[in-house]
Amino acid sequence: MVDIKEEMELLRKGVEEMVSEEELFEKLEKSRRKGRPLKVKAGFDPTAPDLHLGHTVLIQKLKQFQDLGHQVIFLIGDFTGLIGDPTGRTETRRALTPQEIQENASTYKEQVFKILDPEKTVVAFNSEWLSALGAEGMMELAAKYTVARMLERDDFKHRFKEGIPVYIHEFLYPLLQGYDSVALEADVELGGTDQRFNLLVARDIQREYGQEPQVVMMLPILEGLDGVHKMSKSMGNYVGITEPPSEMFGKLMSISDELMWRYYELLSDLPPAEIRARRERVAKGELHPKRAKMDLAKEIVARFHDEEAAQNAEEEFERVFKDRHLPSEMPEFTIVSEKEAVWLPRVLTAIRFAHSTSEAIRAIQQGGVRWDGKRITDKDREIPCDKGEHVLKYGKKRFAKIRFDVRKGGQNKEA
RNA sequence: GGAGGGGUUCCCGAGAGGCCAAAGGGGGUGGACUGUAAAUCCACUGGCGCAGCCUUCGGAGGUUCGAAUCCUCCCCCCUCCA
Repeated sequence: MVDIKEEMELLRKGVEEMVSEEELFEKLEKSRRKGRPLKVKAGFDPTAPDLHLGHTVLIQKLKQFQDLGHQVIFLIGDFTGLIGDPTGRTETRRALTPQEIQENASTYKEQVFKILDPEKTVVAFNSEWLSALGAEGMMELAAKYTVARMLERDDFKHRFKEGIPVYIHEFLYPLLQGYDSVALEADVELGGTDQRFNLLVARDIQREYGQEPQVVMMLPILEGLDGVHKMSKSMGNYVGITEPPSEMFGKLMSISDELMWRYYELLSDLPPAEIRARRERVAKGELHPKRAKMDLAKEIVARFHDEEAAQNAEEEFERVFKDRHLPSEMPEFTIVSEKEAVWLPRVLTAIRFAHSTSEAIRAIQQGGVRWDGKRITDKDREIPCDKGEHVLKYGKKRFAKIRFDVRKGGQNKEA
């Protein structure tokens, strides 16, 4: 077993803010003394079961706790999810059906257990105790916090002052999240820095219910591929943890050099000193930024797949983009035609590369389409339906193998 | 409850009877340059076998040869007052 100092050191790594380190130390000590692992909680929204690298910053931290022998509780906010964390955007959420929640939950598990150990992780749903709370329990809970304190939250304060509506149910969200900690008797809660208020309210609520307040660990929010907005599915600037290796690799290679260091910091398992060293070597011109980026991409791909997949992804990347060769694998399509030739835009829409004929025509006219390696800019081009196999390139990175099947009737199908 | 201001294309935002598939910016896509970087530059950015036609300016009607623009009703948002 590691020394308690080392344990602290490890747990502190990558954490943006902690309330408080002293309390964590005490809890760790007590945990050892009594031989009782800490209960470490992190909550997740039930509506977005597609985990991406942004989520993994936090999950990796859970993993560290788990490896140190603590009890990790993966909490699915199926009840609070109905409210939606008040972010100012007033979006009313649709209530999910029990089946949907179950489905989302299993998708979650499938993904989370790429990192966490399923044997050692408790998966909980907060509807379990929140539904049972009832109006009475709700009143009791609501009586433990004041409006003035609620308005300390930046977002609420601002909106209140500006006359932007603040709904009563939004006040309930932090309270309920706090009650989760009471119900679970959490020793530690992990969350993004954007969760600061909610995480801290939970401490007060726990105190009110006679519990020792949880330690709050805030982890940085990972920027998306654009380097500007936080990584999210809706922004489309994410890398999903279930994506195929070459896809992941390609996406990671497209980030800017500056952003690469942020990713190193938040996603890499390398010690901080090593990351700093690499950065300096790049600055001095001793290490090519592309090489540094590839190493990072490989590390991440290897985490969600394996070393071999990561190596292959890199080779594939070089083959396609540096050497301009064809990818080793590309989607294959068979186009069924009744005629001897097919209009090129028709081909592009048939395999769904272009969303519409107009879009296909545009791409062709702008020189974005190659047939068997030759650029075609004539929008009226008819492709003869011969027996051979052809390679179609659309834009920079989309390839397809096309064959034709000339016959009467039938429909286009994917092979 | 009263008074006023608004809802325009993926987003922001101009347009105030025909010259409007609708300025400008953002985003996105394609191209050039590269390290499929970033930055930059150029082009494109509703649909349709496309010199033409069809559908789009909150919704439904109406006026007009012609409506995003004018009229009526409805829905939604905001500001001020109570």
